Amino acid sequence: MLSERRQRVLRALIEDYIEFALPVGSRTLTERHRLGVSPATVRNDLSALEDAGFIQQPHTSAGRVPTDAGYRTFVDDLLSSGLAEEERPHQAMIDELRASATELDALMERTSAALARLTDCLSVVMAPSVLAGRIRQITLVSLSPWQAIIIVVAEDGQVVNRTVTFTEEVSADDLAGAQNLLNRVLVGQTARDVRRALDENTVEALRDPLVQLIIDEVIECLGETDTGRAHSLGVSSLLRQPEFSDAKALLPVMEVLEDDRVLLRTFDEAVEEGGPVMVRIGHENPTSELAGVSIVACPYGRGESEGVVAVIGPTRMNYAGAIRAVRAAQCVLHGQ
Amino acid sequence: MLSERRQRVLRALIEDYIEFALPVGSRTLTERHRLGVSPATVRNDLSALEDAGFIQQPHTSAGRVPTDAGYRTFVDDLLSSGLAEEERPHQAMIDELRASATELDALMERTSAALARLTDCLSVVMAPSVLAGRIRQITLVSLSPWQAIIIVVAEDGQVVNRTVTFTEEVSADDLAGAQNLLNRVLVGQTARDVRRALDENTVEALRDPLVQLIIDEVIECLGETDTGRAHSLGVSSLLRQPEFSDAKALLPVMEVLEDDRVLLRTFDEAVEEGGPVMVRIGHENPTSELAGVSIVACPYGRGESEGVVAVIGPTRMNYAGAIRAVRAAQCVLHGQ
DNA sequence: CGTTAGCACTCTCGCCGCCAGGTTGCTAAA
DNA sequence: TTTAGCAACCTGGCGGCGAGAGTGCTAACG
Repeated sequence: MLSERRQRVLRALIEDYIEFALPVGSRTLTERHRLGVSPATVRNDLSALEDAGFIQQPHTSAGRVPTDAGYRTFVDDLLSSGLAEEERPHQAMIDELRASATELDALMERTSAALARLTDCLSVVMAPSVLAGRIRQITLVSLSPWQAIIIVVAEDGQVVNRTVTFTEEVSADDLAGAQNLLNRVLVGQTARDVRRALDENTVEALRDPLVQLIIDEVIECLGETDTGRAHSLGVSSLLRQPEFSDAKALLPVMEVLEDDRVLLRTFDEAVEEGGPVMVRIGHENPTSELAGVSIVACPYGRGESEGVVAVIGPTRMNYAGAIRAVRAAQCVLHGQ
Repeated sequence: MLSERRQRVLRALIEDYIEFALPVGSRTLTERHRLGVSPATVRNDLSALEDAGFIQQPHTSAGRVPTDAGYRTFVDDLLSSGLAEEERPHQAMIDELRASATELDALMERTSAALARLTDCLSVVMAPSVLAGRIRQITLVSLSPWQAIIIVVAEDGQVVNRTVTFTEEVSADDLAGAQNLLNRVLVGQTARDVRRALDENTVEALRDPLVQLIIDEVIECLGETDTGRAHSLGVSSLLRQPEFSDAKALLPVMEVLEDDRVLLRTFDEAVEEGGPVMVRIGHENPTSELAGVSIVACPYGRGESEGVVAVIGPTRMNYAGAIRAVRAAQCVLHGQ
């Protein structure tokens, strides 16, 4: 429905706006791109593109600026064109990050830092859900007769721990017994499995109160890490973007970010959607606080559970670069 | 050297400026505080305070604003007066946070959030150094014949872990043997002890290459968590402060914060100074990037090692409130 | 019919001058 | 030492003005 030239004009306008962060006019467009037509013709095209809702003027007699819808077609083109099959970008960085990895948390943090630097956006890396993963081993460490640490190692190598307080003294032998029992029963199960087994109350061994207490903690602890383990870096990158030169623009974004819940929901969608990358542009985001930013998110799998790596920036972000960078980060985190 | 009234004037000015964030003039001062003298007298006092370097005018014919030196005397007064012995503030919050604690990381995060909310500043909570703490237990979990997870539980209950890759296959038996050996030799030691023992090469058992490899990782892993485990929250609180309404003001602060190293040094000083609270005001900070902010930091001990809890805000921050809040956070984290 | 050139129109932005408000420093008096 | 009065000073907001940039319209051209 859009003539080939008009698509080219739209694309050129968006590229220029992404680069210079200023409204783009017909003359600039003909000067910077080989469109082969005069500014007057471009003016007609711009007018049509505005009618179609892809661009708008901040005010009469200013250049045009892309709308969310404009970015959307731009990004769709990007995704459906060669970009998806492109050879792996940033390979050197990927290798370096992977080599530096000795622990998931550290790797997540470094990847997040690299991503922020690469894209000039804020980056978020969330750990894979431990809830979905299988349990490899459980260790109980006594702190005192009334307290112990539960350490759960998941199949994919994640380690989570939690301190539990008993209502009565528990001897070292009892603790060792509980540990053996727990390992016998829980290893190879997911937290969901365990929850179900508990509810059905079928497993004889699980009736022991001490064991039940510990299992409760194990489950809660696995669940907690679902929401708890995220690394985010790059607020300073965001501050450098002209759209956030005013604190009022950044405030709602930071509030959402520090709250977590909204972001989690968005990321869950990213996982469920299942595509290689999810791009949410401005008002496509679930809350109005995020109406001014775009999110490029990408699930990465570690075994059966999935984490998410994402960047958040102004809607004027460099989508091509962001998508490439996020996919590189996915590579880093995907293999173990 | 400063007359009693002039001290009162200085104090009143600072309190007003902290509250309203606007330069304070002689008239406002006499209206809002019972100074018992006329604006003209206060003008003389203000002039003297300016000569002494405690206050300054943003420009002729504006009110006065405190200098870093002004805040310094204000804070010194605060610390030397009753505030130090005051009954514990925020007791309810302390209890609630403590009760919600099941894991150090979660407790740190929640405490940080509470602190940010309470003070309208950015808050940072750093985990105690694991390097200084004694090792309680070491667990090795095999991931594959070439990989294992090392889990170290410190005396104070902190758990850190790390994945190690072997150059050749390691059987389950070998791993179990190494684990026994490590526990026999390392439990009760600090990472520093272990390092020394390794260097002196005195302990026969430590000559085994597999064990050495693992010990190296253990030490590195303990060291890494020294710099790695910090929680910070409250950028949004900072954004609400008028001094950070412009992104340019916040940018250097965020850069330092995301870099870590500068902050670490400052915090080390807080620990070494040994007082109950360290207050760094504006230019007292070690780097120029932090010249516009104040830091209220406070070490908290968990066993032998020490962590730091701090808030960072504009020099115009509510010092009394910040100090109270930080000490409350100290209470939360101090007990286990 | 699509494209182009010319032109009048509109709007923002920066600059300037102006006025009002608030604060100071000085001087003289209590 | 404190106070009252007064002139001087500076910022901040408001309105007007001109420059610059971009548009939309109209008419001509292939």
